[in-house]
Amino acid sequence: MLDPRLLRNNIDETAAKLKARGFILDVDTFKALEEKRKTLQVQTQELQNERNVRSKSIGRAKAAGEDIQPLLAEVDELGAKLSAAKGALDEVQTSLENLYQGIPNLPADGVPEGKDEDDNVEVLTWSEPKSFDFDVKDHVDIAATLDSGLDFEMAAKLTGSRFVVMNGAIAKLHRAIAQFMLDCHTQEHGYHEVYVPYLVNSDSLYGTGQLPKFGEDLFHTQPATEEGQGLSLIPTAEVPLTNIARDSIFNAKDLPIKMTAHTPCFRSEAGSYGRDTRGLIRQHQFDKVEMVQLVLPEDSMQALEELTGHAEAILQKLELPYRKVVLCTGDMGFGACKTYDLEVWLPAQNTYREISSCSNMWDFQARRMQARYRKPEMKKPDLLHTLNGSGLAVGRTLVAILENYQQADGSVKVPTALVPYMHGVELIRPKA
RNA sequence: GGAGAGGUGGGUGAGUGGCUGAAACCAGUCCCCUGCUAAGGGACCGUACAGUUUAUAGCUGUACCGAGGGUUCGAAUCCCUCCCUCUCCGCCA
Repeated sequence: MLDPRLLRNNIDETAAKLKARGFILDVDTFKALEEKRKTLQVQTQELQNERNVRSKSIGRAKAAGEDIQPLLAEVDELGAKLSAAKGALDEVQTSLENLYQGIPNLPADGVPEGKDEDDNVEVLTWSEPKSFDFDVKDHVDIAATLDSGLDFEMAAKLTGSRFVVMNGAIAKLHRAIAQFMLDCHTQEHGYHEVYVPYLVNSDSLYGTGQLPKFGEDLFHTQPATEEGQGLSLIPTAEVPLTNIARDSIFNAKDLPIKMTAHTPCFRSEAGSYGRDTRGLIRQHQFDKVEMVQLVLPEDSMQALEELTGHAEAILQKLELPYRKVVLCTGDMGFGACKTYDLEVWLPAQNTYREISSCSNMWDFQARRMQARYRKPEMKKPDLLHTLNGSGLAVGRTLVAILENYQQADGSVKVPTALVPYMHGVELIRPKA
């Protein structure tokens, strides 16, 4: 959520920034609602004040043994007026609330302006795409020769499309990748390992911004009622990790807080029918190691650089060629003010594909969550900043390894960094 | 799942319809006194929102005692629903 003051005091400038990311703010509607809210709120509060004053005088009169009937008669009308005012105010506030909830974060200064992913700007490339002296296969075909390592037919039988069953060495490699990432972040990058629920309530989803706008991207255990009851499967560990800070006030000296978790992620992928239907690239369920940071506002931009570096470190240790792009205003996620995507080289697709997305959410989530910090000299607590990034998507890392480490004979080399996690296995051979 | 007991400010914990936004104690901040190994006195000490304002200062008001409804002139206090915690029983990995 944006700071309401930005909209009240600087609406034109704010609307211009939102336009840069493709969001058209209905300024007239907002102004009209805001005007109405002001009037009604003042009116309601005045009525409440009157009621409170009179009620107190009734109390005093009663205690003094006086006749309270005349006073009661006086107050009679007040109730009806008050509830009418309250009702009208509620309505306006709900409309305003809905409007606020639907507004994305403002892009940070320096984020390139653009419409969609074609306008993203490459920051760097790391290593060269490998050249192969044989026809490269994609991960689906590679895995097919490795003892049915990836079994999409079985998953379709068990569940449906966009799921996978992994077997044998591939399943183990998948596990090894996640363990390796988690160890790297906890031992080398200073993250605190956390195990979190995979089902969350609607408060948490509001907190990180999935609700109210993006509910259709999630799997819900029951239809979300008006009350928002019913748990939902997490689309990313960002949700539970970040919401740890919800409704909390931290001591500034305890920040930054850096957390990491390995969880499955569940996404309905509504609206992506027909895209990436082959293989592991786009699944309803995939594993991810997530990093989340809670930081002081003045540190968040630097923290984004570091957090992105932590994700890059994984790719570098795995010796996977990648490039880093900064997302343009039009391609950023709802709550982000600046995002770096890391894209790994996939030889079979002859292109870079997203494997990590690292974002500074500024105070956008913190405001929704009321996640704050306090310095000793501060009179009032202030909103902290939240960041999150994949470090990395495990399934896509598996894809990248299979494709980049494939050999002419159909075998797949295990990246050196993963050999200990594979208990010494250096090569995954095709079935005999 | 069954039975019972609870959820109050940073912590402990009073408060069963009106002068309680909330006693007391602890922790914390500031000031004073004293002077020698530790103590005494005093003040302050929740959050959000709105109005006013150059101000996220001050002032005024409103709301908040797990959440949401209800009763009432008036609710932390009474009623209903839900959530959570604890104890016992059942079940279970």
